[in-house]
Amino acid sequence: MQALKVYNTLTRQKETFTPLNPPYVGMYVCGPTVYNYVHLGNCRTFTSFDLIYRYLQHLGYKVRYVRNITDVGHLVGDADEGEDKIAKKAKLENLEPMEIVQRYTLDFRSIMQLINNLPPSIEPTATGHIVEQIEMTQKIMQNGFAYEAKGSIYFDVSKYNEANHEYGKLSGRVVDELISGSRDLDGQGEKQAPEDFALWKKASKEHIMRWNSPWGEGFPGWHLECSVMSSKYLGLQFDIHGGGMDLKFPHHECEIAQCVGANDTEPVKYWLHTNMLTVNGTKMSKSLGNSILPHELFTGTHTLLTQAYSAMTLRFMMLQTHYRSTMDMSNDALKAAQKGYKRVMNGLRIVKKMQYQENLEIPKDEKQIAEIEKIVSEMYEGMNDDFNTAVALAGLLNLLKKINSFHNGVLNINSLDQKTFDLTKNTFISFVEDIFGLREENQADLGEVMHVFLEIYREAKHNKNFEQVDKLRAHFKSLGVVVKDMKDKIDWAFEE
RNA sequence: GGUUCCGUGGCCGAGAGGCUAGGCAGAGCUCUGCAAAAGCUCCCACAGCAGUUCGAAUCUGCUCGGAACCUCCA
Repeated sequence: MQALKVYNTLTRQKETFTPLNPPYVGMYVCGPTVYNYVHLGNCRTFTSFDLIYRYLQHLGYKVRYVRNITDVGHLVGDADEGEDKIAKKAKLENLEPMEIVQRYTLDFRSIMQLINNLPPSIEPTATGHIVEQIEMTQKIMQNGFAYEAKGSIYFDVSKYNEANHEYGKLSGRVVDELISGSRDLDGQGEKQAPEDFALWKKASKEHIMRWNSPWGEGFPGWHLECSVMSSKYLGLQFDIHGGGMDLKFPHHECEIAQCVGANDTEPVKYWLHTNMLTVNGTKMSKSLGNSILPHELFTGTHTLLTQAYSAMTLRFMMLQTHYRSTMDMSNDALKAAQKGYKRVMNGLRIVKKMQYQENLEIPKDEKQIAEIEKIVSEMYEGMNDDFNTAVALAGLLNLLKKINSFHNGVLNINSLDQKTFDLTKNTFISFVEDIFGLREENQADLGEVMHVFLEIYREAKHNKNFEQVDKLRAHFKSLGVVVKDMKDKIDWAFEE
């Protein structure tokens, strides 16, 4: 089996993944700014990294996954001049900023849980690391890459580049072009150059969120927190840094500059960026006003949606798309995902009950064995090729066909050997549950209840009381359960 | 304007020089009291034009169409 390859934004190519200190892997992902509800686009990014986290663990790596909560420093508007997003919302609602933070942090976590994204190992907040942010700012100043202007501290991009560092290398930008590109921006104010960015901002009188610093009362710049928290919990160098593509510039570019500026150490080995979720071909974003919120999806209340879709339907849909491709939201796509998801869950129930007893009388079907082995290796090769869940899922569905065929007797399970049976069962279960993170959404474990009712159903059938049979079936159907009459048994499934 | 990227069957969406992706929808068959489910079969697509090649959806060039970043965004 080929080794895991990941697409590194820094080098613009797929590279073999070799951790700095195996079996440990450090992964940092930029989390949400909690001034509002997360939308489905945000969810996509976190789900993509959840899948990466799960797969790395599946491969046996001990992953420390750090995902921050931004609760200060993220400004509205451009050029380091706007209001703080959290403070603005707090003012608007007449609440403490930390009440805003609490509300949307809780919302965020509950949504992540619904989508079955595993919680990160550490979920640090920016306000919890003010001291470290001040210290890092001081270090950068000591190294000559920052300057003070009226109580604010700015990163000096041209000094940084004069020292042979390349600001812009991650996003493929040339500083000269940046300057011309941003010439029409006003409000550069006290910055020496438009490409410089704030490490620490002096708080104006009205500014609510403020802390003491060597430069007077102020607050940290947005980019600084990630540099501080990633290095604090993962070390000056770590393996993976992730985030949405829209964070490449300026956020991640600034992070690199800050780390190099403070520690003279290149912080990240692999930069991974997820692509955007689109609606009618356009990026979903709060500012464009085209965002769909998770609860709008789950309740079907958004105007673009004709019905409600579950969290697992959403997850399944995401699995069908590679994380570096844009993914378009539509009713048709969601409907297709819903059916696919239910099929997989019905398969999971079947495969869990599937038993095997070695029967040497029955000749082994080498063709089936070879096909199953091929499918399984394709699933792993898909995942190893930069976490291509779409390929892996296609393989899973092919494996499901085999499983269904064994289940309904089209193929004889005893024509497999023990090893292939175990491979089929284990691969299916671990991909569905551990790697893909799909789970049964129908709350009740209907198993035992169904057993009783199916017995009644069976009797009615046996007595050719078809009126009652139809009635029972209609009842089941109204509860979203379909009864399946098979050659030698009766089974049930959730309606697709 | 600069920098990237994309255009795949009715829809969604992988792939990336020769090999059936997959899902949904549609058609047929098997099974069945009738269904449903499941299985099997069919639907052989790669924006257009020109080129490279024995061979191109995949490489090159141009044209058309769309997107992202350059400003807050996952």
